[in-house]
Amino acid sequence: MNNKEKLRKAGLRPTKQRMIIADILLDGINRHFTAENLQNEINSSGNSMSIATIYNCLKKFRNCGLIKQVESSKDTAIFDTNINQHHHFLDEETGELIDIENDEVNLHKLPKIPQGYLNNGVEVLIKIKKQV
Amino acid sequence: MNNKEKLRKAGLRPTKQRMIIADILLDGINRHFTAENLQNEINSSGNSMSIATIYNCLKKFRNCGLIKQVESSKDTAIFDTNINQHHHFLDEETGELIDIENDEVNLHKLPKIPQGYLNNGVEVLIKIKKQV
DNA sequence: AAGTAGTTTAGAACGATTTTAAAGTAAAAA
DNA sequence: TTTTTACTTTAAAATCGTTCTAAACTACTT
Repeated sequence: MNNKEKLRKAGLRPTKQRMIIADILLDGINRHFTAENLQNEINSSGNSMSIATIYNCLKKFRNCGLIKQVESSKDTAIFDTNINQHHHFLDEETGELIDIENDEVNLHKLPKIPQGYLNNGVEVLIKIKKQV
Repeated sequence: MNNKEKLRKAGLRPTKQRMIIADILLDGINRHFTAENLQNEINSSGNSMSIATIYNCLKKFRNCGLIKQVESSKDTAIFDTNINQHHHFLDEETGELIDIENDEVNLHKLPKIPQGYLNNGVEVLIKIKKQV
């Protein structure tokens, strides 16, 4: 399926701007990035786009499940092109994130989900720090 | 150990402002809060404090391990008085956090920590959403 | 071809947090 | 004790990521 079809299937109009972003992000390679990182990539690809459009796009893509947003208390939002359930190592000093595939973690026992709620995804974060 | 001793032990000068905050936070009750929540509590207790001091204090307390900061991609930093390793349910709609005690989760298998790094704490986040 | 609903944009606005620099205070030294 | 020193607090300004505004634009429908 090409990117235009992917956008349509997600219920998004395939505008010029969304196609530029889709061409960068939806290439099957897993990566973590910020809005600013993406703007730099867009610029490097010979295009340009308002930062407001980039934020709009990322929000739409995230809400449609085309990308994910990582849970992290950094000051800048970090997005992830890997939309499968998976986990992360986080170096709190540098903010660097490293993927952990889902099958590398085995959650033997999970608590009961609170009454009236549904499980909407489990994320394991292993904080790491450089050895001294 | 009283709060003045706790601050000294943590390497922090027990100033008037830090004592006010310690008296609110270090009472053994687990809670999640933002800088603004804390300022409201300070005001309710008949005291007042510059927001800059509150941020300074929270950063120091966090760096000393007197409190923790929760990993969450909310726009506002959330702190936690429960400094033991534990986990959270997160309602992404409302931002509500619910504690999960460490023994309610059983991590049967963990990935190898990357070369040159040390494990610095594991956090499990279970995202939940309201049933419709 | 015309209409309409959704999209993009620059720039302003916003909200959380940090910085600045001056005044204040706790602890150490004399 | 007094003095000195280093650390802390503060209000206000600055910063930074993100969202809003409203006007121009564009994809899709009729």
